[in-house]
Amino acid sequence: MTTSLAEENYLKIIYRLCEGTKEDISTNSIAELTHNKAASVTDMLQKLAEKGWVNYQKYQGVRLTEVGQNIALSIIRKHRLWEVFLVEKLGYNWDEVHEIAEQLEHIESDSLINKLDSFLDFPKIDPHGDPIPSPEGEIPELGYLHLSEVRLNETYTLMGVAKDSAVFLQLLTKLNLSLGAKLEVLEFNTFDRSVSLKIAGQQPIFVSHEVAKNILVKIEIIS
Amino acid sequence: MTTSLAEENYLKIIYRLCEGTKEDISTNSIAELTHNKAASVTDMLQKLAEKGWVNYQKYQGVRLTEVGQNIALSIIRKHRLWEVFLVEKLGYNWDEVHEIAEQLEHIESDSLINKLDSFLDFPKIDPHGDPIPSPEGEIPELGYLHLSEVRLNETYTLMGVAKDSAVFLQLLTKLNLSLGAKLEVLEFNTFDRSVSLKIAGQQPIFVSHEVAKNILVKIEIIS
DNA sequence: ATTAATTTTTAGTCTAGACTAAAAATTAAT
DNA sequence: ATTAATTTTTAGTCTAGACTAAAAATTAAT
Repeated sequence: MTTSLAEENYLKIIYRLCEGTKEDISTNSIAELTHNKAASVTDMLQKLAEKGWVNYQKYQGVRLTEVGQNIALSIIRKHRLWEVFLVEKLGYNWDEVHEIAEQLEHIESDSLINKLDSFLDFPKIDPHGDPIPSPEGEIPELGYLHLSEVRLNETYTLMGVAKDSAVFLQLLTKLNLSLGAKLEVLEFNTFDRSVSLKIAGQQPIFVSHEVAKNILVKIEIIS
Repeated sequence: MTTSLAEENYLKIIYRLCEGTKEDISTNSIAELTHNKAASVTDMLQKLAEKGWVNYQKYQGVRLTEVGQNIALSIIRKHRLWEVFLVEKLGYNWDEVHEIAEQLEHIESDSLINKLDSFLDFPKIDPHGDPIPSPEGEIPELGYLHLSEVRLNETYTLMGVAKDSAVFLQLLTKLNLSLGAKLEVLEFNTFDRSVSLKIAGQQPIFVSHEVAKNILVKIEIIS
C-alpha cells in the first residue's frame, strides 16, 4: 500500500511521541508537532486506523501498529541516511541538514536507499548521533543519558543531541560542543537549573537546563 | 513564488514540447504527456497564465514565458544532475535512473543542487548525453544529428538519446549501443525504413527507424 | 457528586487538482 | 460556403487534507 506525504509525516510524528512513553498519544500533542488543528488530526487518525497503521480509540489516544511502526522506521532510516550524505559528501554542517532531509526522506525507492547506505559505508549513526534503523527496521537502543541527569565529577562523551533545530545546534557549535567532546559536570545550579560544565582542556562554561536536557552522553569508561 | 509539484510537472512538459517547435503548444499534446484529461490541462493553463509562467490564449495554445522557462530549466538541471549522481556515485545503469530522478528533481534547495553539482565535478551532460543547464539556465545547443538523418559511409559518434524510457535504453544496451560508440550507416532500407548499421569492430546490425530517430550522433572529424 | 474546564470529535467548508458530460470554437471535408 | 469532425473550454463533481464552530466526552475542581 502506498503512503501519501501527509500520512508519512503523521506516522513519523506519532512514532516520535510514542518513543517517549508507554501511554497512548493524545490528539493535541500530534496537532502541536504537525502544526495542524486537533480536528484535522482526528480526521487523519481515522484514516490511519482504517489502513491499519495505528490503533485508535475515540477520545482514548493512539499508538502505532507493528506495520505503522515499520513505515515510520523506514522514513526515519531514509531521513538519517540522507543527513549523513549531506554532511559527509556534500560538506553541510550538522545544523543545516534537517530541512533538506525532511524532503529527501519521502523519495520512494528501496534500491535507492540501499545503494545510498552502501555508498556511505553503512553508517550506524547520523550527524546528530541518532542511530540509523536497519532495512528491517531494527534500531539499536543506545542507552545514552541526558546531560541534565548525569553524576558530578565523572567524564562523559557527547554522543548525540535530542533536538535537531538549527538554532540549538548552532549554539552548541558556538560553545564548542560537538560529537565526541569529553565533558564533566561540575555543578547543577539550583537557582536556575543551569549546569556548570567543563569540556576537556577548556575553561568551565554554563549551559541552561534546556540545553543540558538535549545533550546525550555516555559515560567514559576508564579502563 | 513557490511552485507545486503539479505545476512543476506541467512546466517541464510544456518546456519539452516547446523545444521541438516554434508553434504554440496544444492542450491535447500536454494532456497526453501529463496523462491528464484535456479539461484538467485547460484548468492548469489558466492558473499558470495567472502566475505569469505561460502565455495562453483560449483555443490558441500556449508558450512558456521567460520566467516559466527558467523554472522549467531549473527542474531539468536538478533532474539531470541527480541522474549523474545515481549513475556515477551509486552505480545505477542509464535505464534505471529516470523514475527516481523524477522524484528528486522536486527537492527544493538551491544550496543542495549547487553542492551536488560541485560534488559531481560540474558535469556538462547527463548519462543519456543530455546537456545540464547552468545555474543561470544556460543550456548549450549541442547540434547533434538524429541517426535517421545522417549521410552514408561517414563515421559518427553516439552522443546521446532523444528518449529516456527504460525499454528503449535496455534495447540499446542489448545492441551494444552506448555513449561514445562509433557508428556508420551502411544503408537506409526503403521497405520498412530500417537502418543497416555498423558499430566499429562489429558485424553490421539492423535497427528500426524508431530506434535510429532516437539516437543522437555527431560527425567524427578525422583530423 | 456535581459543575467547570479542557480535550476531542463531528458537521460543515474550502482549495488544489483531478474528473465527466456538454457546450463552444476551430479546423477539415465536401 | 456549409456541414462534419475535432479540439478545447465551461460547468459541475469528487477526493485528500486542511480549516472553523459547535457538540460531545473526559478530566479536574469544588
